[in-house]
Amino acid sequence: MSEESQVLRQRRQKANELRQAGVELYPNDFVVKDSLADIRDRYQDKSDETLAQEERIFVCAGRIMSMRSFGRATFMHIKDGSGQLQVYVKRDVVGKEDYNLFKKVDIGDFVGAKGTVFRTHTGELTLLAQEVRILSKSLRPLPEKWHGLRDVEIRYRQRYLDLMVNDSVREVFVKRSKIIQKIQNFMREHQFIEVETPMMQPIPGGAAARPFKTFHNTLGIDLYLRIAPELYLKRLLVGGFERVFEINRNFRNEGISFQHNPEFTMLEFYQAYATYEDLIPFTEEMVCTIARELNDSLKLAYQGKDIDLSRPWPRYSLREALTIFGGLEFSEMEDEEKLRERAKSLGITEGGQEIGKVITKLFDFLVEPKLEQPTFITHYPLDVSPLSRRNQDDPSLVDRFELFIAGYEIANGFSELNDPEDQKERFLQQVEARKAGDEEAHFMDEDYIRALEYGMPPAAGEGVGIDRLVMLFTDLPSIREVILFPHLRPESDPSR
RNA sequence: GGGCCGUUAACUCAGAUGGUAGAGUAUCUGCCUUUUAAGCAGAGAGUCGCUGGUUCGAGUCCAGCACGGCCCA
Repeated sequence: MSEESQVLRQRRQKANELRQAGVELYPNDFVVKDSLADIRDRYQDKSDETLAQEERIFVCAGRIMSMRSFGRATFMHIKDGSGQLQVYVKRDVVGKEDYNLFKKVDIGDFVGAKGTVFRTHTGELTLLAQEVRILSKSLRPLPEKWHGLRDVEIRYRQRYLDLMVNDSVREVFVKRSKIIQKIQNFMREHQFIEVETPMMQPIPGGAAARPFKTFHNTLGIDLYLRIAPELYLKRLLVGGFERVFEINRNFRNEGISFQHNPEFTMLEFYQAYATYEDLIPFTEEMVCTIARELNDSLKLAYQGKDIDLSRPWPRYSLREALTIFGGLEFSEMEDEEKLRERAKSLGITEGGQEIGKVITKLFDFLVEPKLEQPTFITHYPLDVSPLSRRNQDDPSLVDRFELFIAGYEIANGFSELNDPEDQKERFLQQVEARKAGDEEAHFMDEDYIRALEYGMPPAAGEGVGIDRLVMLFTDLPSIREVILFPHLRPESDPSR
């Protein structure tokens, strides 16, 4: 073990001194009656005279964030879940003995305080403490009071510190919670029921991604953390639920970046007797509802760009988008070889890929970053959409759309493939692709085929990336800023 | 996977050209009963990310590694 820093030693010593003086450092019998925000809101605007006449005694608690100490009196700010309040501790009021013990209290300690309110000469509403008690002793110093905690590594690894001192971080996660709640409300208002399907799946499916693998000891089988809930949610359509949604984690065994965390949150929903074309205005309405309720506006700024969510949002087919935004010629679009050459010259494909994949990669590279304003892209190639319904007019395409805002994908929806024979063939193609080395290709899921053989109603379904939506509404550039505990490599010595 | 940048006290940061580490905050001591970046006086606090190399001498130069950030794939 490494030597403890001086500050830590001093704090432990103080804690011991308090214990020896008979002070319980971690009591649990203090009954809090008032939140700091309540006190502040109620008396903030009252006159000094009104405050002086107010005899009510408040009982509140919080963490000490700062202290200004004089010989026989101390001002401190304490912070609870609702906000901050200044507390004034005077020796003449609390008594000499208690004041001497109070002098051993540190910034970072939780304290409980009872007292009346008054306003200081400088005009700040303050609690005059008649009694102060330690509720939890802090043995480590808080980050610096001016600059706060900046080091992103510490912010992510010790998110509790980040939340303690950086109020804006706290607000992000409050906002995240509100967004999820609004989505749940929106879905329920549209007669969807919320369900939970397996996070551990014997056959991972529903997306093109590499899964995490684990093992169940009693069953003696391999299980995979789900890459998507899709196939289970559609089994529920087979079972007779007509509108289902799930907001939960997906796990994908891929790289970590400012846009990717191995576990991330998706909304996925399925609606019987709907098509992808029904989901497009539904998606508009959902995002606009969140925006209106959250910000009271359909305009927002993301990383310096103004984004306007006013409906309707433009729609382009993937091919149109490649010519309009991607700079490709129409003639080029009709010529597979030219497309392959283009992709190769950009260095974005290896040889031997299906043309659908090549087109999609060209799109990701040339078009996606340019789609700042909300835009729907439709008519995706069949070979990148093994679970989507074929387009009636062009069997090489599927009835699918993706939504892009601020240059990244927010949602992906399509009419569901419910023909079991077609689905089986598509799975077989995926199995071939897997054999050929595509680790992201689907597995064969016989039970899913069996379910479809019982008959699944025509339906449409969609996935919405919650983390990205939160990034958009909080104007944050990195997914790590909207996930409480993003994954990092383990640190060398967490006891430091 | 590649490139660039960063890692110095608990926190935020300085440390040209190599000469044995510094500020503010926090902490400790003293004074101070309406302060709020309280003040005044004093003090303590660092295996300079890790390992090796060059050198009489390395926080500084070189190599490798670790962790993080940004960019690219």
